[in-house]
Formats: sequence, structure tokens, C-alpha cells
Amino acid sequence: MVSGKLSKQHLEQLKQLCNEAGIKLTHQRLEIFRELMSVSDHPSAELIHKRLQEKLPTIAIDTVYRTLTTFDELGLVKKLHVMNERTLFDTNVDIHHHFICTRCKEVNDIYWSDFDKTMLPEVVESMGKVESRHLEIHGVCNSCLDKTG
Amino acid sequence: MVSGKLSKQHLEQLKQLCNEAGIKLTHQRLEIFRELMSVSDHPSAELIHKRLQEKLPTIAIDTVYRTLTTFDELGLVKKLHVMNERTLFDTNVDIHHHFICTRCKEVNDIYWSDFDKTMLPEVVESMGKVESRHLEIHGVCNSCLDKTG
DNA sequence: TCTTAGTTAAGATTTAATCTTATTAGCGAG
DNA sequence: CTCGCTAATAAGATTAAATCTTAACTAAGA
Repeated sequence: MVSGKLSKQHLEQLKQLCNEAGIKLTHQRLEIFRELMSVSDHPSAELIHKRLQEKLPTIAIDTVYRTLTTFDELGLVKKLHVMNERTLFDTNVDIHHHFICTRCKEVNDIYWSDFDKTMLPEVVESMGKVESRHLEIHGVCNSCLDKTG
Repeated sequence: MVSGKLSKQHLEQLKQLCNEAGIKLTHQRLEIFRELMSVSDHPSAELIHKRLQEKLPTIAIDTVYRTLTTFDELGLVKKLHVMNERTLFDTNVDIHHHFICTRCKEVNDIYWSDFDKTMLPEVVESMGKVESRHLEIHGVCNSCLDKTG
């Protein structure tokens, strides 16, 4: 788990990762990394940009977006809800889940009643009043597999 | 399951639902409903708008958005990926899931390794090459429950 | 038919995210 | 350490999804 205060170990990790990936360790990347490591919540790019205003008053929002995407590719952070850029509507209002192709973005319905009936862990129930659960499975659909392997 | 060609039964269902909800059954609502019932995929508001151009050349995109939201409230359709309007970043790259509060939109991490180890149904595996799974649990967090009940 | 509250069309507005271009800076070679 | 190349950045324009505003319209009950 990556979280807590920025240590020399983390710094070395970033340095090494940049080296391996063949990208430069810029001041901006370092500060965005430092900011990320100092929080345990799920910040937006804009929030990070805002928090960095004091240290880097001239940093552009675009740089934050770009850097976070780079970090996502390096595996340092994970984007949430990336599968679709827009809101979709489902005429199927029965309980079901989705298989989303990471290449063509096609959405397929999944029925898994055994899972729907499964009790959630105690920890989850203690977080609040659960209303629904939705499983998103990401992968490459057969159609895309056929095209490129 | 709601899909297939629009039948009189569907029409009556819409009429009744509008009545119960105290809203008018307008031409636009009927055509959007008809369009929704004729497809089995997951259309966006813009796609529906586009498909309706022939029948209703003057329909505004805003009407489609509004109507779909109304239908969502009526339970006729379901919005996908509604929990967050923006992309968030997670510094936790370990396998985990999320509890998302439908009121304050706060995101909490969930660990459920038993589920992570569970085999997916055969139907899912046959859809393509699965890369990852992500569970989103929606509900009201304790903090929000305390405020209003 | 008349009335009115709810609904719509059209276009402005908001806002997340990306693109363009000139400038800057990391970092390896010398 | 300095130079020079190339990747990276800042700034502002741009794109696009979604919502808001306002005047005109219409469904449905009286």
C-alpha cells in the first residue's frame, strides 16, 4: 500500500520508475507525487492543482492531468471510473453487472445472482446503509481479441 | 427485463407511471420511451437524441437529458456511472473496491480478498479476457445517516 | 373551449479535460 | 561544469458533456 508521508524510499522509487520509463524527473512530477503520497483520500486533478498552488503557483492544470495520467501508466496511482467518459443509460433495470471492453468500450450485461445474494463483509455493512452493489469487470472482449490477438 | 418492441402493454405502463408520478405524458417523453424500448444496448443521451432526429427534428438535447433523468427517477431506466462527475485518483494501487455515499459522494476503500479470489461465472469468462474486477457499493455513509437519519 | 401549471426549444453557460504553441528545463555527452 | 538536444511545461484556446435560463407552448382538467 502506498500512502503516508513521503520518505526517501518513495523518492527513490519515483526516481527509479522515471528512469525505467525513460521520462524526466521534473520538479512538477516530484511535487505532484509528494502531494499524492501525503493524502489517503481520492483527490481529483483539480484538487491536487489547488493544493499545489502554494508550492508551485505557476503550475498549469493541464500539467496535473498529464502527470496523473503518466503516474497511472506507471502504476503509481489508479484512475477511478475511467471506462466511460459519458453517462450511459440502461433500459435493463433488473439487477445485473457489466463487462466493459477496455479497447472498444462496449458494455455487456452480466447476470450473477449467486453474487447478488452473497452477504457483504461486516466491514462494509458497518460503513453505512448499503443500497446497491455494482460489479464492473474490465477486459478485452472476444471481438477485439479476434482482431489483434 | 424491459426490452424489445414497444407494445400496448409498455405504453400503458408509461401512462400509468406518469399518472402516478403526476407528470404529463408528452409527445417527447413517449418517443424517447419508444426509442429506449427498441434498443438493447446502453445508449448515451446524445445517441438517443441523434436517433430521434428523424421523428422529432426539433427536439432539444436538453429535453433528452431531462427526460432520461425523469425516467431514471421513475425506475424505467438506470444511469450508469453516476456516482462521480469527474475522474478521481487513487493512491492505493492494491486490489480493492469502493463504498460510495450517494449523498456526500465520499469514497471509502473496501478490502474483500475472499471475493477477489472467487471465480467468475463461466458466462463472464466466455465474454473475453478478463483483466480486472471492481465492485462499487452504493449507499448512505454513517456520517450522512447521523445528519438526517 | 378555456385555463394553468408543467414542459419544451433554443441558446447561453458551466466545467472537466484536452490541444496548441512558444518557452523552459532535465540530463546525458563532451 | 557547460552545452545542446529533446522532453516537458505554462498559458490560453478549444472541445464536449451536461445544465441553466427564459420565453413559448401544450397536455389535461375544469
